[in-house]
Amino acid sequence: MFEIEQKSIERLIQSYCSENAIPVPNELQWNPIPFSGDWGISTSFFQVAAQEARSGKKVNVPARAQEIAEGAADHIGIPKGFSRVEAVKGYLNLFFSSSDFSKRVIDQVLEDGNDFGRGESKNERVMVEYAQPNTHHSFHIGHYRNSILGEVLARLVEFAGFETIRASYPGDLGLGVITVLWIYEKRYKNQEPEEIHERGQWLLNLYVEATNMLTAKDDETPEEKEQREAYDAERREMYRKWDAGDPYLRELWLETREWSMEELHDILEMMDINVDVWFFESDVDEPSKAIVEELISKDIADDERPEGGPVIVRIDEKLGLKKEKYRTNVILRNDGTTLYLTKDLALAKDKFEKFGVDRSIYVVDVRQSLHFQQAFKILELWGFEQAKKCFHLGYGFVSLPEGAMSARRGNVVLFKVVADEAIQRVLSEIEEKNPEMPQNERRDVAQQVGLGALAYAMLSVDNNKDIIFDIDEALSFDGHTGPYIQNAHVRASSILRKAGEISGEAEFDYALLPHEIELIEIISRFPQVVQQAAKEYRPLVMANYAFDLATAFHSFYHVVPVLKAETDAMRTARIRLITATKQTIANALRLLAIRAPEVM
RNA sequence: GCCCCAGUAGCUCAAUGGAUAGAGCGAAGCUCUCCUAAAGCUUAGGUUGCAGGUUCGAUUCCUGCCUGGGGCACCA
Repeated sequence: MFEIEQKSIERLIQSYCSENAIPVPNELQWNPIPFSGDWGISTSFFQVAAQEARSGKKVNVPARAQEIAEGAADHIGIPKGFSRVEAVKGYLNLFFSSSDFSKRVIDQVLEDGNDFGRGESKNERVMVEYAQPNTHHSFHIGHYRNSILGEVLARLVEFAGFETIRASYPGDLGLGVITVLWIYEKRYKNQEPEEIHERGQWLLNLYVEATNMLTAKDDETPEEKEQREAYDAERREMYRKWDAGDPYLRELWLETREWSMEELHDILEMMDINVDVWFFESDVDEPSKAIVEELISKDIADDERPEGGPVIVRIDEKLGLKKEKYRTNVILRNDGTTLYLTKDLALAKDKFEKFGVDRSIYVVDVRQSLHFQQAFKILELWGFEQAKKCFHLGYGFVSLPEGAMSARRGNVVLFKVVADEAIQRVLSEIEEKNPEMPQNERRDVAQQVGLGALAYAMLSVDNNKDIIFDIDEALSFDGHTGPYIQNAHVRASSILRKAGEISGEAEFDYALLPHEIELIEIISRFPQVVQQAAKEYRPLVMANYAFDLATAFHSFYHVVPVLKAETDAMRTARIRLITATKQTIANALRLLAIRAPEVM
């Protein structure tokens, strides 16, 4: 928030350097002063000193850095808006005059409100692709990690200033889907439950049962083998008929697919996710064949069909690389059917051409990172400039304490089950801690807090790390958790309710306590945290910030009296500070797709 | 064989070239006649996997090794 001050000080430093024959730094790194209670900005002169050393002068770098820092400090004096300037260990520290800056920060937050921290428009369109489970299954906790990461990323880039399109690309075809269709048709037709989640879970059970029927057992008897092979033949036949467009099977497929979509829509609604564009895999399958010929004619792909082979892209060779890196990939099977890569290439082309996307982000688990590197390189060879700005946000997969989740074996933790459990646990917490809360509010608060805990458990771990999902850990409400942050918001709200009317003006011209300064300093950092999180595509940056902000507020809360402040002027200023804190927490939580309750 | 990711306190994780490596959980203790104790405050806990290198400065960058996970053309 203090770019103007930084720039003018930078110019002073540069003029000092050039006047004294010191290498002029073209860009200075400014950081907050890292000591709590001290509020200001700092920069260092090690690089300048090291540059002198390299140019032949005999200098001791740390000592020389300190010398320059001292000189610069003298040259700068005490700029307007600052209270103190010091040179320490090669660093130049400039301490804000807290009353001016505090007022400016708080006024800015309250003026901008929900838009506090929003970045300038970047005139660029981003598409984020996420929330894409396969159909004919139920939504498990791994899908949840994907969805929450994608949504938060979308909110971050949008708030940072990008025009943002949310896209989902559900897999609605393939052998897994046909397997469900096969057993449904054979054994369970019209026996599906009514309730959408029950029905989704029921479909998953069918899949598990079918997989059992179709998988060879170790001690298989000849009769069992015969039976299994007969089943498999039925399934293959069904796949063939489906592929040929058999009307009965197509109808059945659409109907069952819709059940999965209904469940997905309900979950996305719970998560407050609004997908703008749906790309079904089945919709891009046929059109994607067209791009194969184009890639052959552009000499990107090699057609080996005349020799009975597939159509391939030798990526390393086309790029002129000697060492193997991107390897070779098939884009059309020798039977003329497409692959995952083919469809992703066709889809990317559509994103660029039909949707005008400048940068495309894929939230897909990390096992597919080679696939995306290959896809991006092929798009580059194809001539799409946007390919350079494509990004695969890979994330580690979610497993259970007893091992990997496996839909085919049925050992998955379903999102709905965890969400229901979360709500129950919060309800009993409310019963214990806030028994005077009216019954009719409890359910809504419990959902906000329960889902907040779950979301934060996913977001507070860097996306490239695997998560071993432990329900008790994920639904913890103490410490480094979503409810901890929500609770800060609730406490702020509570004070504000009791404060009554809020005056429009406040001066921070009294001696601010370290806890107040710390809190204001963290609030002032929010806009740049938004930019950093968006630039690095890292929800974790915002998750950490929200926790730091809540921590600063909780500490403040215990030490600093607000409603009973010494003077009316201090009371007014602190109420205004709390209003700004509440707003910033709310904005940060909103970016994390976590609700900010008034009570809990 | 090649490539990618991880290795930091007992456990789960932060810290992407800067000042004193920080949180949470767990452990010991303290704080509700006081704005919501889902909180705050003490204390204890570290050779940042190992060995080199670059740098004024390395958890961070480079090289090699060890351990664990993942991936390598007709699955998605």
